[in-house]
Amino acid sequence: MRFTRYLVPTLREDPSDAVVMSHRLMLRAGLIRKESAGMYLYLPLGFRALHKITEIVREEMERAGALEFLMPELTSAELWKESGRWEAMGKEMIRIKDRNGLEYALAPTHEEAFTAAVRSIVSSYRDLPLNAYQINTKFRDEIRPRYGVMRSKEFIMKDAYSFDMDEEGLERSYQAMRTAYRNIFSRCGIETIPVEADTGAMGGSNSEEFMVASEVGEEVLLLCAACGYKANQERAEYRRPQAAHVEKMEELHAVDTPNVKTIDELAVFFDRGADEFLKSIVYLADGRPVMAVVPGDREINEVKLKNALGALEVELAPDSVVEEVTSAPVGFAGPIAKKPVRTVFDLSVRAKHNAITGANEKDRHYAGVNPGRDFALNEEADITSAIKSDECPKCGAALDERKGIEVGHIFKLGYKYTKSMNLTVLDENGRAVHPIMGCYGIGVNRTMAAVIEQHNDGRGIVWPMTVAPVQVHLVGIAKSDDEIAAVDEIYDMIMNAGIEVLFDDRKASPGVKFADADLIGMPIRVTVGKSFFKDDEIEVKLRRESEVVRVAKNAFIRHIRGLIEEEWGRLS
RNA sequence: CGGGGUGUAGCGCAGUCCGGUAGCGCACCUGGUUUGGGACCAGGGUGUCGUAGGUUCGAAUCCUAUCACCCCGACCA
Repeated sequence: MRFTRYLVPTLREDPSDAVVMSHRLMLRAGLIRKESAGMYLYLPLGFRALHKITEIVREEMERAGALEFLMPELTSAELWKESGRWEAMGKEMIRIKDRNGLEYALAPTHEEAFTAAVRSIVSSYRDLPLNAYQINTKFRDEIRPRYGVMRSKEFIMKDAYSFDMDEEGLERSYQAMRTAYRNIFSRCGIETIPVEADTGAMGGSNSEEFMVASEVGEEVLLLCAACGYKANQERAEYRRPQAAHVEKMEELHAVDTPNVKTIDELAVFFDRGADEFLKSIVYLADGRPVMAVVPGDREINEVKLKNALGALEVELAPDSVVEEVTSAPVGFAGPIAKKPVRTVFDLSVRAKHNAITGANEKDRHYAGVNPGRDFALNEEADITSAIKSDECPKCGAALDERKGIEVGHIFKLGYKYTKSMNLTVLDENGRAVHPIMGCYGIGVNRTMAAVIEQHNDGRGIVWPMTVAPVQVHLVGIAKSDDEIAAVDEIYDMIMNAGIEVLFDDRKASPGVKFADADLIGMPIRVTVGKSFFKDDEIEVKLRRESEVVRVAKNAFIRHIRGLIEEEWGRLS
């Protein structure tokens, strides 16, 4: 493709609204443009890169035995009502009505659609196991789209759903996907950190997220360098320190604390560390008030809390509920309750002595609070988030904390959809049984952004060979007609060799061309200029290296073929 | 949803306080000279100053409403 006939609108300056590197470079290299917040269009070069990624995904999915489908994007409300997610999905799902008032959702995911499809197509155990997948657009009404294609309202996802007769089958399907995912990401040239994860709104058991470490990552990962434990913060466990030995348990006594409410204020007021307070937060779990009690220096992990309570939904209670439960204004809640309310204590509360907590009375706190003596630890659970330097749950070493972007997620769904939507097949004995499901997603655009996050330098993108829009960037520096014809000939040679090439045939100065070549970042740059016209040598340079190799014309094609193969080999 | 900010040419921005003919750099178009790391000369403005209303002789500028976009936060008592 000739630059002058192609469309590569590179930008010299950073667009002002791009804050992360991948977003900036995608805009500047002319790969994408913003349509509006959270919606991006792909220009031809960007789309080629996206294609390269989807091709890798496709190959690995096929290799793992998955079958490619294409599902409708517009999904009827009926489908979602069957599984109960018409309500559960909430505002994240974009809903629309047709002219007759029929309701639809723009699919944010396709469990229901695939379950219904399989239900109507498959009826025998002989058809299982089945892993059905698609590469398709998903719609989510994100609270706040940001970081370009990293978090957008509309994005491309590879989603796969496996159906097996039993748990052993599911385990095989799951492991096949684990392998496929590792292959996919390594072929794309990105390093991922697989971590244990919560199964979220989808419901299920076993789960692994494929994270890419990044400053702008939206998830926090806890990693153990000693034993390799990896989990995201929603899920990460940690060991609680042993109870410190105390000389003497103080008497429980009330202290006037006029208008002192927050842990920070209390710490100043009492001149004690935040960890010496017990923070008591009132939540509504599926609409019922629940009190969660944790050390003052700890964050409540709502995912863990939800799981501990067996609730579908937990949210902070409004002030009115807090006042009713604690008989006091907000800021003075504590576990020494006047009114009975379900109370969950974090595992670390047990070890606290002579703590301070709200007295469930305006402007008063209790000091000398001792768990077990002053209140019963009826319900204990892990409901706080692990943080940096907490002890690893497996080996006790200090955990490290990193931010990450999720590019893939695999998990065992179980029977949630096959039961709620009544998908059955007949087994060997002619009995109807519910297959067990697994679900496997990859954010394709996000993967592309992750590739760029991991492969760039001060000048621009440094595409890995496997996902580069084209393999070779040919820069022609020709003046006379003869020279132009000579460069054209090289261009034809490359094309005829079946090598993907972008030929910068513009009448621009060399500096402009080199700068654009660096920005766009094709893996191999070929320069045909004075060294060719004088000495018959073509210059070949890898984008990721600075060394320029001069090659004779008759050895040239062989040379770049070798480079392509070599680069490809590094990534498989 | 809360807080902060920004909307002026394709991109980056000035002009707004203090109302008086729409600007700068890059990009772009025409002609010419150049050509190995973002050339130079000459000419050219491609604009609903986000939108709507108001004040005024006169509004990018003041007032009101509204929309969009960006950043931070989203309940830890």
